[in-house]
Amino acid sequence: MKQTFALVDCNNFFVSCERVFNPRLEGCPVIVLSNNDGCIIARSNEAKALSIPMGMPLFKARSLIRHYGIEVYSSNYPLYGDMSARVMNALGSFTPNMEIYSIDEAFLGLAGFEHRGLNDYGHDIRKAIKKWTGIPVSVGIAETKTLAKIAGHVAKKSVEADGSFTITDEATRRDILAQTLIRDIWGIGSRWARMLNSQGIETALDFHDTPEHWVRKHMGVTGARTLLELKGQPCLDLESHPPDKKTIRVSRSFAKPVTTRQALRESVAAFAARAAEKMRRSSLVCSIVNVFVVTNHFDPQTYYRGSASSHPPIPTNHTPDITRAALIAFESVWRPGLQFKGAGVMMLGLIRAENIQGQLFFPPDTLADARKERLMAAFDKINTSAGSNALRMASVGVNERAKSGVYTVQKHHSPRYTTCWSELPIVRAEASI
DNA sequence: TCTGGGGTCCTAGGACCC
DNA sequence: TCTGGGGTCCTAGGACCC
Repeated sequence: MKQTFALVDCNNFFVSCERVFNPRLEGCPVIVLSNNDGCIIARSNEAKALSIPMGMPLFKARSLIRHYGIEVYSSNYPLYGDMSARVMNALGSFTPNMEIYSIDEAFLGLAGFEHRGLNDYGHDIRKAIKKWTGIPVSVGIAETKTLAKIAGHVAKKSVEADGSFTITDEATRRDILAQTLIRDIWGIGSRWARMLNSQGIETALDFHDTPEHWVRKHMGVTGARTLLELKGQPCLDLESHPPDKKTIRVSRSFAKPVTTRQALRESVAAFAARAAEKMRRSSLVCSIVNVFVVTNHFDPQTYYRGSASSHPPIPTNHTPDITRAALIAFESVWRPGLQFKGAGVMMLGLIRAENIQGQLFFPPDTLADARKERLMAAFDKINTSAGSNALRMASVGVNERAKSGVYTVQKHHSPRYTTCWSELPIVRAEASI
């Protein structure tokens, strides 16, 4: 059967989340910053129009911000995560087949919905999501995911499309591809774009008309798949049930360089605890714990990256075991006298907790294992209700800074409107006489 | 001068995504 | 002075196996 995919993409998602609770921001240039208020990671259309690029470091944008009175927000992930869940929930009512692709995007399987008029359905979705959640979205519909992405672009940019665009026939497809730059094709990043441009391939249509064997040779199977998808031949399926993660990572850049062994060790312990929590939430255990520490990579002269792994005796997601493994690895990467700018832990060799293999030399101690499990369940429960990090391992340290995550600076934070009782928005009714 | 023919697993690096 | 935090897949090369 012919496939049909819709890509639903939230417009300027983080900015839109801020606007839902702060309508004053409507029509103003707004930007949202990365962790530590380092880079610009989301921009409203007004900010884009002032040519503020994605990823620009805040300090480089200061004068623009002052000059145009741009509104600046630190990222508020509890809010964005909750708003995302609302949007995804609402989308679920439009089709049984859906893949949540990222915090602000989902693919919908719309095969069999043709009788409703696909583009009208796109508009219905758009209106409903705006009404139910306050978040504006665009909808792109086509025979493959890659084409749906391009249709989504058109939906967002074109005034006539008004938020929903469908690529129906061959002629429309060629027409749209001719207007799409290489760089704007999903799956083609800056490196390949440069390589293709150097071959005189400028638009998506040029690429579409490139011989498959050439693409296969220079861009591998990944490039060849993108090519076929552009031709309307689906190579990427809808993944309704996301496969288990293969790695879990927790890492941060530090607002100020960390120079003491104690402080760096405490961050690593904090990351390890957070990673163990993430594993428990997905019922995964890991067999390799990797720790890395880095100095400032913008200074190649002094750049240092240390990375080491340690294997817990049996795969686990028990915080004390993970922390222990992480701290063993930490010992081999620590170097005195350096200015550390970031660190992280990676959980590798993830498997589902119920699939742990028996060990010849470590026979299972079911009683002890059950106790560990109950301990962690209690641990998670307390941290859920009392605030994350309320309960923590001593190795994380007892300073206040350890409680709130590690050394983050967030000067422009909006309230956690939807996930924290004390920060709920307050509606004041005014009586008119 | 001559040096098998497969396989698997792991790691590092390069590309991509949001 | 100040530069995010996650993920994925593919490929090549080396170690090791029979």
